[in-house]
Amino acid sequence: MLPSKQIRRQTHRVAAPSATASTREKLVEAAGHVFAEHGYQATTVREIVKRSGANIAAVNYHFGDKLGLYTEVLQQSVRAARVDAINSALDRNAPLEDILRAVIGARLQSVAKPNLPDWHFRIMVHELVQPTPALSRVVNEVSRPIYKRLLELIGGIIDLPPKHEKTRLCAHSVMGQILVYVLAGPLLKQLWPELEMTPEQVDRIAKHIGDFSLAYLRQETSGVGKLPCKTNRGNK
Amino acid sequence: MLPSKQIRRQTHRVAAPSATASTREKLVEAAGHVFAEHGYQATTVREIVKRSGANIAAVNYHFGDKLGLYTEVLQQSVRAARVDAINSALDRNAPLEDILRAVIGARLQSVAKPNLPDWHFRIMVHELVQPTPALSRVVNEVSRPIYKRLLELIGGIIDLPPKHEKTRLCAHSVMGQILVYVLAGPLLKQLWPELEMTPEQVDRIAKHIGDFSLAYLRQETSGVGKLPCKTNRGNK
DNA sequence: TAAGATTTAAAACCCATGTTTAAGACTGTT
DNA sequence: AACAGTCTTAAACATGGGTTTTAAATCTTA
Repeated sequence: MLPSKQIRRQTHRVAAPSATASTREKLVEAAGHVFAEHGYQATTVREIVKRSGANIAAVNYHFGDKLGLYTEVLQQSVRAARVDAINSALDRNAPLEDILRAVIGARLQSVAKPNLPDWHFRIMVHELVQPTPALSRVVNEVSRPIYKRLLELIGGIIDLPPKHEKTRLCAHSVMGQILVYVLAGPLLKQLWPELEMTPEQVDRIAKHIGDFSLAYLRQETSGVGKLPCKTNRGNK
Repeated sequence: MLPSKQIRRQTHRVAAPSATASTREKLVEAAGHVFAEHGYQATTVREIVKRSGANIAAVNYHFGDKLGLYTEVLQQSVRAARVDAINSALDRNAPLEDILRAVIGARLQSVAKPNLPDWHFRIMVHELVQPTPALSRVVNEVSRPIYKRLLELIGGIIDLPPKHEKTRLCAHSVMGQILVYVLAGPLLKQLWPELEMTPEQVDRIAKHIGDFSLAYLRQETSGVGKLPCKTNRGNK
């Protein structure tokens, strides 16, 4: 009955002929958007197939079941993921502060243009609030490396080891400031109707987060005299 | 057929006899927890009634439907909400910086002891990621006042009007730093296994967020000489 | 206690949604 | 053309889960 479900998952010719978008590809594309918007639970496969123009049975034929499709979406997210955007920022050979600003900017960009294949992040947010069964593994694969590099970057700025508690707390502070725009977007919009996520506005926000964070990070840079004046005003 | 659904919602004697927990009360209690954990969509009324020990039909009898129950939960959240915790912190007659720290601490507390009737916040988080139909109204009623007061508080610190863009961005920075622990808790736990949300740890985190934020806020305090030294290091 | 209202209980209903089936269409091969 | 794979399609199936019904139980009031 339930052993070896005999899922007809063909050895799909690796990376597709790329000529015309195959049903399989169209499904993943559509699924990415829908999952990102509604999350796993609230998404119906019927909406996905409707959006992709495919037949209802296609998802089962190609991916076994809904969870299979979702897994594939996540994996593609991980693989081709625009972790690149972050990574390229991190790889740049520049002053650490500039790199931090670049990372913030890169991540915040995805808020402005949510059409773009940047549902990756939004899917992760859904995962945070409502983890799905076998997926925390995949999520982990994409989150951990970025987290690690962020720790290194910030550790570099405040001159502490990456795994030091203070380093982590600072990383969380930066992450949090970005997160609030990614996931509280609709709410903020209500609280602050004039808020429009135009590219310029996003830039201003990114700049603010950079300023806000660096104010503390510079202050904590104990040794190096980046700060001409540093009165230890009772922190710790 | 569908007009005037004749929902048998009795004029439930206002605030219940309080003697033995009525079915109605037990339902709201249980629903709060379940909704907070899974969100509206993923929650089944069967799980709620199972947890509350009530019968499946009870939710329909008392609240009309699932959404009615959810609405009631949100409203109770708003009314009795531990907005008090925040408000009492805000009301305190103390230096603004201390108030800010108190607010941060109060909000962060709810993370440490998630058993307590503090699913309020978690429900709101679910609303952020996946707004439900008629509820943004209720959410709005609880969020807006707090947001407003936070703006006033921070505006007071950096000596700018509450609705100034910079004031808002700073408020969002503070909110974000707290949010990340509320909703990314599970993920952070994976990235940083040693992280234990003990009261002491929460205190440390709260202190960090205060330090982190005040570093910038003090720096931005333009006029008042709270800072003996202030080199304008190229912000804006 | 009888009559009426209110509340609870068990079962049934019904639809949305994930999944499967079985037949048809397309493609390449001999 | 005939065959064998691969893919697509329409329809049906099965079940989870919100809702409704109906009757019994409990409480209220006279």
